[in-house]
Formats: sequence, structure tokens, C-alpha cells
Amino acid sequence: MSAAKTPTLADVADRAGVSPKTASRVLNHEGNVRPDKVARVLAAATELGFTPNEFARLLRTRGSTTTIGVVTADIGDPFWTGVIRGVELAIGDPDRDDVGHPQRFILSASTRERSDREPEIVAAMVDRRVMALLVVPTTTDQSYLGALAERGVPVVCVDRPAAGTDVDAVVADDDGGARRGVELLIAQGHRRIAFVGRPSVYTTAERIAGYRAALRAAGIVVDDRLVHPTITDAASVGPIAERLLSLDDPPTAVFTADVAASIGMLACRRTRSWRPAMVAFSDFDAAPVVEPTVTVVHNDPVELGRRAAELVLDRLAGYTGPPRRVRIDTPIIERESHLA
Amino acid sequence: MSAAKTPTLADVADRAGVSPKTASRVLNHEGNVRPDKVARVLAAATELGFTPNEFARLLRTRGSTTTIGVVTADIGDPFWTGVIRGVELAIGDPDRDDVGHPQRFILSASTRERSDREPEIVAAMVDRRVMALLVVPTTTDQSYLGALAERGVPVVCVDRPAAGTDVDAVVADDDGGARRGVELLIAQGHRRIAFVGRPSVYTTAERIAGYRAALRAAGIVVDDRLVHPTITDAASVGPIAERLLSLDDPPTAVFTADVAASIGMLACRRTRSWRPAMVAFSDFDAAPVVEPTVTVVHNDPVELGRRAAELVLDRLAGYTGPPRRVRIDTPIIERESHLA
DNA sequence: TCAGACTCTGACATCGATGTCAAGCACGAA
DNA sequence: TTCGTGCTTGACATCGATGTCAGAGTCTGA
Repeated sequence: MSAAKTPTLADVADRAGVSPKTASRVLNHEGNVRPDKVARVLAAATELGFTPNEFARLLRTRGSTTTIGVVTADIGDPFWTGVIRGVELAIGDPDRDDVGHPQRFILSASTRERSDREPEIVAAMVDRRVMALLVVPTTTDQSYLGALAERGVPVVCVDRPAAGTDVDAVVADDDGGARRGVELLIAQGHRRIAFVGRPSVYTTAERIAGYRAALRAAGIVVDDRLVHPTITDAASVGPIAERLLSLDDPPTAVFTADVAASIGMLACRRTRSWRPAMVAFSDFDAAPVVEPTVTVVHNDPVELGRRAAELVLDRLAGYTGPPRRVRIDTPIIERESHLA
Repeated sequence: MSAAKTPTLADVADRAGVSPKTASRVLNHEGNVRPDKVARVLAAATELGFTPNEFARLLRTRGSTTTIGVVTADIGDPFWTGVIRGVELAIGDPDRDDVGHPQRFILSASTRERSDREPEIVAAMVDRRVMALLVVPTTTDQSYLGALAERGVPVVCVDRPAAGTDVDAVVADDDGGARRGVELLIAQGHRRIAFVGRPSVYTTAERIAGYRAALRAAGIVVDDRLVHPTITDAASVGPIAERLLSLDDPPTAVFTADVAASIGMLACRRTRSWRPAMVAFSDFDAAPVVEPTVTVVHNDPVELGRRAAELVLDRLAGYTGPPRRVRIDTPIIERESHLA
């Protein structure tokens, strides 16, 4: 018994009594092969269980794979897995494009908080000839992505625009969403509104900008002691709540800028007697179920991923125009917590 | 201006004034090259920005990639993205193995509810020479996976064991977890306990088995009108709740077999006056935050993925023993809802 | 000075597929 | 009969890397 070996095109050709090239012609539907040989080749291929060596094919044809590379910041955060889910939904969407396209795959990797690895990972993916790249930028400079454009690899940045270069990008309306969320609290008469969330280069900055804009428009002076873009997880909201409560003039409402902050804030409401009004950025499973139900600015990672994938598919389908920037709406879902 | 082209090893060799083979030797640290040539080759490589063509290398060396294929049932379910996250955590774990291993990637695809595509997707991944495969079986027969073992590709089944073949598998203790969960309700005096969850070949069957075992052990006759493994999403719990409430002898407690059922049940508690005791299979973000906090059987997808990846890494590191079956504990996290 | 061992080097074949090209053949028209 | 046309076919080169191997150069010790 020899070890099981993958049959090659030559094996198929031998068995069918034709040349490798003819076998290739049959299997690639090139036509111009006599029917009896077609039959013999197809029979031989099924009998041997032939599957072409993708690497050899790609090497010869200088083709790219049917794989989309996705580089996220941290796979530990459900938000990014949501983005990946969106990409998967889009590239598998049967309505989207020509029936019978080959199975597309997602090649994913995360920078795991080490933004210096971002270029390395991107380079490794390019070496693997991904047909397109979807990047959540974590470094402060994405100019290295320019080299990809030269190689003709479509690139789309997700959640944050690329810095230092102009490529397609899909971002949420962080600024506007935060502003509308805070306005909702102001409309309820609140003037002391805290901001709690994770630190993050772009999105948090945008959300703080929206928060400030809403306050300013209402003639409310921003009190920096109420602004805490410093949490790491839900548990870290506790100490911040303590600090807010110990102020002479504690906030009567809170804007939570991400899911971790929202969950943490809900925990504080349960364990402490503090019951501020609340609006959260990003919806979450439990928001319509907890007491009170949570009013949110809807920020859908799946939609981010889906739209990003669509930009990619457009480019693959031939779009060669200038970089486009898509802004995903962040509508308010009014529930109860902003009334509290 | 010609189009930007990827430099080849031959280009590097030309520029350094050596043969391609010598350049190859330098770049692969084979040694036995005169220092001045080493320097010239390295210089030429950086100047040209040379990166080796992975396909050519893999073709020649008959090597496999540094990619792990992950086939999940449905990327629309956060549970499976959790599994992927676990895999990512494990393969990126710096403690786990030899420093400086090349960047590992995850190649993912989902069967999208069409279980007939499972073998196709697996085949496509094998053609792409993934170094290992992690499969969530959805078909009723995984005997086709046997062919992979012959090719020496490590395979691990996740969440459900493979049918018709014997390969490594990582499953949760569905049976025992459900049994312990239901026992908790019985200990509170409940004798009319409903079961609500999604339909699913293996895991739901196991959880129902645990549910039945607990009832039987307590001398309670199982009433099939209380068993509803039929929901599709959280919203579909509503009609089931109606049906349960309309019984002559409605249940006083509910065991929800998955997150969707749990969220749905919480929604019912809010909108209807029905307040049954509750134990849920699978923890979720909001469980410790809602009123009442939800007692759960902890079923961690991340841990499933992580352990599965570890089995894979063991095999890649040389383990050649018989297939192993790992059962992940499903400990009870006692909160309040089982007391209601 | 010379044999033998060791270092260094590049020509060439190879992995498995496909592009190129020219030859072989059948057919119809002139 | 002869030529042109178009269909079939396979030999061969090619993609970019690496394994093989033999030959050239260097160094040792006798």
C-alpha cells in the first residue's frame, strides 16, 4: 500500500488515454474535443476523484483566489465578529450576482491589540493572493495600503477611514448618532449628561464630538468630569459610576458609547440605587428585554460588514471609479430608558 | 510605465548577480553562502520589496498552508462566531508554542443551512491545502471526512460528534448540563417544567435527554405538551408561551435550551403577566443584568473553539494517537430566575 | 605536492496546471 | 484532384519556487 496521493491531471489523462492538455480542455469546458473523449475524461476524473491543484492553477494563470481577507482589530469583541458575519452574508448572497460563482471564503486574522502587526498581516494576506481586503484600521497611518491598489487588490476600510491614503471606506454615522442620542436626553430636560465608553482612536472621538455638539447646541457647557472614554470592559464601569455619583452635581443621565459600557451601566443600575436616564450607542440582544428597555442608537456591525463586502464586490465586478465613502445610518430605536 | 509587477526570486538573483538558487539559499537561511553574496542578496530583496510567491513554494514543496479551515453551520448565529473567536484565540496564543511560528489564519465558510454543501466546502478547503479542518457537522453522515485523514489532514468536529466516522471531537456536556439545570428547578418544588428551544439534530436531542432524565429521576411523568424544540428565533417563543398558558395545568417553570429561547422567554415575561421560574442553557451578556438575573447552564462557544483548536495543534505538533473526544463542562451559574 | 574533505555555486529538473503553436485530419468548394 | 478552412490534438514551454547533483574552489594534513 502506497500512501494515498492526490491524483493529478496527468493521471486522469493517462487513464482516459489522452494528453494532459486535452483532459484540461475537457475539465475547463473549452470545447473542441470529440464527444467520446469528453466522456472518457469525465469518467476517469470521477473514478479517480480528481480535484485540480489550486496552487498550480493559480501559479500558471496568475490568478487570484476566491478569498476575501478580513483584518479586524480584536476578535475578542463581538462587534468585529459581527462585521465578519456581515461579510459572509454578502458574499454568499445568492441574489447578488451571477449564479454559480465559485465558493468564496473569508480569510481572517486579527491584530490582537498589536497594531504594528497590521501591515504584516496584510502583507501575508496579499502573498496569499486574496482577491480583496477588508481592513479595520488600527494604526495611525494606512499609507502602506496604497501599494495594494497598485497591485490591483480592492481594499475597503471598515468602521474607520484609512489615514494617509484614500481608499474605499464604510463607517457608521458615529457623530450624528451620538448627537441625536444626546439630544433625546436633553429633550427630556437633562442638562447633566455623562459620557461613558471605551477609548478608541476614531469612533469614540466621533461620538464624543457628537455628544459635545448636542450639548453646545442646547447651550449646555461641557463638564469634562462627566466624560469618561476610559472603560475596558463592563466591570470597569462601576468605579466610574462611583466617581460620577460623588460629584457635587451628579449627572441625571448617561450616554453609553458602546455595548460594554451599556451592560456595565445596567449592572450599576441594579446594584446601586442610581437610576439615571440612559441612551446607548449600539443595540444589543437584551436591550428590549431588560427593565427598563434600553433606548439605543442602532449601530449594526453586520451592516458595516455587508456594505463593505458590497463595495469589494463592486470593484471585483469592474468598478474602477474613485474611492467611495459609505456612511451607515445610525437610527434611534426609542424604548424606555431615555425617559427614566 | 509598465504595470507594477511582483518581483520574483529571479529578479532578486539578477540584481544581486547570483543564481536564483543561491538567492533562494540566502532567503531560506540554508547557509553555505559567502557572506558578501548574502549581503548582496538581502539588499536586492529589500530594494525590490521581494515577497516569495506562496503558491509556487507550496507547489514545489508539496507543503500545506498555515491556515486552519473552519466550517460552521450558520454564521448568522453568534454562537458560531464565538467558536471562531475561540479558534483565533488559541492559534494566536503566544504561550502555546514555538515562538516565531508564521502567522496563522482562519479560512472560514458556513453551510448556510444547506447541509448538502458541507462536503463541497470541505473539499474546497482541502484543495486550498488547509493544514487542518474544524467542522461543525450538519449532515447526518460525516464518513466523507475519512478521506481527509488519509491525506493526513487533522480534522476536529465541534459541538457535535461526527456520524459514521471516528475523528477528534469537542462537545459540550449538553445532556448533563440540561439535567442539572432542570434538577435545580425540581429542587424548588416545580413539577410542571416546560422545555423550549430550537430544533437541532444533536445538541437539542441531548438536552432533551437531560431534561427527561432529570424529570424521570424525580418521578415526574414527562408531558410532551410541555416540550417545544421548535422555535426559530426569539420572537417565535410568543406563540409557544400562549399555548403553554392555555393548558389546564400550565407549567410553573421553563427550561430554555438556547439563547434565542431565553431572550424570547424574557420578552414574554415582560409583556405577559406570566412569571415562571427559569433556567437557561447558554450564558448571555444580559443574563446578569436583567430582572430577575437569569440562572444559566454555562455553555461557552469560545471554549469549544479553543479546545478544538488545541486538539488540532496537538496533531500538527505530532500527536498521532487515536481520535479523542473532549467534553466541555457546562457548570451552573446560579442567579435568581430559578427561584422565581 | 597531492589526496581527500569540505565549502560554495549554478545548471537543470520538478511540482501540476494551462497557454502557444503547429501538425494531422476531415470536409466542402473549385 | 487540390486547396483552403476549421476542428482536434498533443508536444512543449511556462508560471516561480526549490531539490538534486555535479563541478569548481578552498583548506587540511601527510
